[in-house]
Amino acid sequence: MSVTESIASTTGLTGKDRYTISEVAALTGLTAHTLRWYERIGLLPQVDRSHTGQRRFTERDLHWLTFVGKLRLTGMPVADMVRYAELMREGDHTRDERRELLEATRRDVLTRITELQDTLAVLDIKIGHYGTASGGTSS
Amino acid sequence: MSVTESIASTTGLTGKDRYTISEVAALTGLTAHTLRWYERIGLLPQVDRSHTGQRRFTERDLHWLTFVGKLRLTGMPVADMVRYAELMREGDHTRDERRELLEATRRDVLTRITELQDTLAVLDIKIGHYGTASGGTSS
DNA sequence: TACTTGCTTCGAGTGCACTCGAACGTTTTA
DNA sequence: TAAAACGTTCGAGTGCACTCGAAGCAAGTA
Repeated sequence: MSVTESIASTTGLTGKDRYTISEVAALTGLTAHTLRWYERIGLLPQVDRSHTGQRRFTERDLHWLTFVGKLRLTGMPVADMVRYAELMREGDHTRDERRELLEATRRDVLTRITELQDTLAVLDIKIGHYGTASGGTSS
Repeated sequence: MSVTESIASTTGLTGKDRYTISEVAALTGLTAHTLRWYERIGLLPQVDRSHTGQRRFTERDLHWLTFVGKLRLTGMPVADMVRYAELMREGDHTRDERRELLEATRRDVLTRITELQDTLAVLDIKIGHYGTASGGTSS
């Protein structure tokens, strides 16, 4: 639907702010079970509810989930993400700690990128040894 | 000039070729338990033994372990590494498959690097919003 | 009116990669 | 010679991040 399209494009705000759990599941690839679990463990700030108690996710929630998805890719433990989420809920006086946490994460990501580039170099050498069509270069 | 020699010179290894399990554990950071486990599941080609049956690791084993360590960093499943090790044991006729496996891994690594760089960009924006001394440009 | 979707709580199961300990015998080393 | 290191087999435990199912009820939809 248009919902999928708008989020998929640039995660720009569309104005819709009342996504049901199944919509969010479809959008994020997470299961409803996992979404409820995220909320339960505090990884997702309290989600709005309809007047009858059903979850209604906002764009903001979707952005947060996208961010969490990225952090997950870095290998950051869920516990650390929960910590960050908690700090956000605690308000302005936790700004410094939040920034520090993000900066530490940034350093980790940089380290991981370096490790991967290093691995890539080794792979290239090995692949070179197998003599690809381009003719094996030595060493 | 053997391949082993040239590799050794770039990795700081000596010409020693009879490392005990505890030496290898110290060198790699893996436990003796894990090293035996690696051998058991076929992730480590059969290790040489002393005349009394104790393991004697070679430089070659050490290199392999280093390589495995790098692959682990990429998130490659142990099963895939075992597969690659098996192919090496099977001889020359598996060259193509090995190269293909390495190339697929290379593509994965490239993808992961891209994902991490993407995450890094997001982190930089967020950190910028917290107003660091280094002055984030932004949004 | 059906049927689908959602809610809650609870606990168990999964897959991965170790990780550890026991038990007990052999080999190496100080 | 005695302690430390090594060997084997076996099975259980750990930590993480889900993942699933069941039970039973409420709400939304065609």
